[in-house]
Amino acid sequence: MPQRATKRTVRVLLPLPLGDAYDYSVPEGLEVPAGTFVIVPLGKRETVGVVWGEGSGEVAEAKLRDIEEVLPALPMGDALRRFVDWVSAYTLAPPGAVLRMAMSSPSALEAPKTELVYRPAEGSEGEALKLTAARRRVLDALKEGPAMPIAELAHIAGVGTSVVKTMAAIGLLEPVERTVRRSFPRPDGLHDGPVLSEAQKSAADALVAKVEAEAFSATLLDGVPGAGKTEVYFEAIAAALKAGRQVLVLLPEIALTSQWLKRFEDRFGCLPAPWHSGLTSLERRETWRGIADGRVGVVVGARSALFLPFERLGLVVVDEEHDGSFKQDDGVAYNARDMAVVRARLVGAPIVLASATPALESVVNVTTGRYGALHLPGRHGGQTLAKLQAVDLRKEAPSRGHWLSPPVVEAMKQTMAAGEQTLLFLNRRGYAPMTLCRACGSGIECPQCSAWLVEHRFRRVLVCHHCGYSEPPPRECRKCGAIDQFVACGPGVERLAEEALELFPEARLELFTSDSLMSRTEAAAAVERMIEGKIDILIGTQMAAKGHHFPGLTLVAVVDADLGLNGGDLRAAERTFQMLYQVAGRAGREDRPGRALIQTYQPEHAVMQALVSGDRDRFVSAELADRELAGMPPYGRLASLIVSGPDPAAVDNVCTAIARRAPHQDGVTVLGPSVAPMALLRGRHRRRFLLKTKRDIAVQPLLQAWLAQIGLPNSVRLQVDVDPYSFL
DNA sequence: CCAAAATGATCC
DNA sequence: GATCATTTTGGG
Repeated sequence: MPQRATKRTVRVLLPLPLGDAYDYSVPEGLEVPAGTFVIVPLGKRETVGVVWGEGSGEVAEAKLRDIEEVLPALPMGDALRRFVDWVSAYTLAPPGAVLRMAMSSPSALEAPKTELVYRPAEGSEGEALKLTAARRRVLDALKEGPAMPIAELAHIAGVGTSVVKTMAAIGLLEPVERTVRRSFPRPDGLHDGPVLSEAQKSAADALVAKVEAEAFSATLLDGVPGAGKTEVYFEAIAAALKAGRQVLVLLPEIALTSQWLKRFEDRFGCLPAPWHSGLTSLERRETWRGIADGRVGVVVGARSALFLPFERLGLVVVDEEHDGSFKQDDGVAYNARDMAVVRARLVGAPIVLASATPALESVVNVTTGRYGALHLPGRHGGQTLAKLQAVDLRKEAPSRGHWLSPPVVEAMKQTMAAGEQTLLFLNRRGYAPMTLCRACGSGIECPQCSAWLVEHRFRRVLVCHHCGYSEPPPRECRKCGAIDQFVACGPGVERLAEEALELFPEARLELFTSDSLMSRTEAAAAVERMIEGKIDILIGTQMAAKGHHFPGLTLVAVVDADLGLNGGDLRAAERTFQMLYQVAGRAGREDRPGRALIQTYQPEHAVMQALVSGDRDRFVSAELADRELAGMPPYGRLASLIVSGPDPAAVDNVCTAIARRAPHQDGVTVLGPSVAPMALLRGRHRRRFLLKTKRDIAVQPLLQAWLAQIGLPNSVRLQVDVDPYSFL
């Protein structure tokens, strides 16, 4: 017998952290071009995967197994597959782990449901004899509109379903099978936008030209809060829609507010398709399909929307591009802002990065010419930016056990008297950040993290903000046994609310926090009350600082401006500046400039000076000079390695092995191992290495060569983070 | 001594 | 990520 030709094989990538795609054989007659979603056997079970290319041919024939089934879904496009590979290569995450993010709606791959709809049969008009009044109404109902399912048709025509069935049986109507799909309103971009200022107009024109060029470009759109950046990129969105292209807008999760959606609706006549963690699986499935087949025009979402299967993406917008929440730290560590630029490049579409306080990385990308820049100078509509003032807490100290300084209290009085609103900003949830025993001086710590438990007085629990552990407030000190000797130490938003109510008992006051206590709808309702002026004093964490515009808000007080400055984080100053600048930008309205008071113990600090003088550019260049001197990003590259495990000795062993094999070459520095900032997190002891290189050295090959030599015991985990954002 | 629990290797 | 074979542990 002649030897049979070996079977054709393809590589199939599975959404699992496997290292690489697997080869599978293709059964006779099965069409599996690259991108096809298939079901393949894996060990004892079946898994959905994506055909990634021709087989590697490196797998023994005996080991090969057949592809089982082709799924009836649109194939994953070439650009998205290359994007998955790119992200995997950059972050050093297994390609399958990245693919998993691009397969976030498993049910979208199954065959869509179908239904029977009825339409008038060809040439049935002549059969007037058979047309009773009821039958005529049925045909009238179908005259203008599309075919309809039986229940709907019968209802509209005011007949029973049997009438329709009979008409189908005698050939007056024709049943047709139709797939059931949710319909998506198409934002048209034809609505008149608001009248743009001269500066907005020219920026919008520039962006529209980029969209019309249908080629990759990256543009930083920069302007103070209220300068009208949103309206400007809306024009670019309109241009993309006009060209029949899809648009992806990425926002930090908490900036995706009803206010943003409302503005979109006003401009485009309908809502965009939202994509975030709160969608039901039905919504996910239908949105996914609509994006894949091109029916969805605009998607607005948090970072996970970056991996959606756009059919013909024509524009990407990243709003609040400086925001740290674009960085994902767990699982695949990636920065959605940077990866969005890559995605845009791979599909050949323009990307717009918008911010009032651009990330230093983006500023440098503009000066090196990698990004274009558009600047919106003033505030739109004659608004003036709030006047910022530092309050020196060394001179204007609040009384003991209180946190509002006399100048802030005075300003609140005036604001209340004028019938205007105050925002007290404190980025600390709960009642007090730590609880101390008066007898022995020890604080209450989380049993599985090196962090204090935070008292939430309303809920009557102590909570760890790092792992979620909680316990009821104890009466007895675990260290010394003293009873009822605990004192709350330091301010949280709840405690601040207590103090504000003491000062203004008649004020309508509300808390606005990112607690899980506050659902999406509750938060939206609170925002609504604030906008309607039903709140006098709003006390909030950074939740309150993003994405909202409160017309009656004229006073913002930052209770502890120094909070983010300590701790030796690379980006402490940059982040504090961005956050305080954004918060202060909430104050003020057209006829009345707002005030922002910033309580600090270090008014001479460069961040406070920059805020008060309004000289953002000087701060940015000073900060950049520091970074350049230290060889830190954006001038150098960083990668962090976190080694963690329940047994500190095992962790240290791995660290020794890693340290011993650390690369030695010019322009490469390895720092560590040192105890990671959260030395104990969820019961795992953590050590950290930092790899620092010059800008022109790629860290990925270095890391790969280095870490390939390291064997890990099961209990020890090694997390690689290229371009870490936070060091905590 | 056995059995549950932890660990490690493999999946194409 | 899930599964299975292998090693470790701990209770009697």
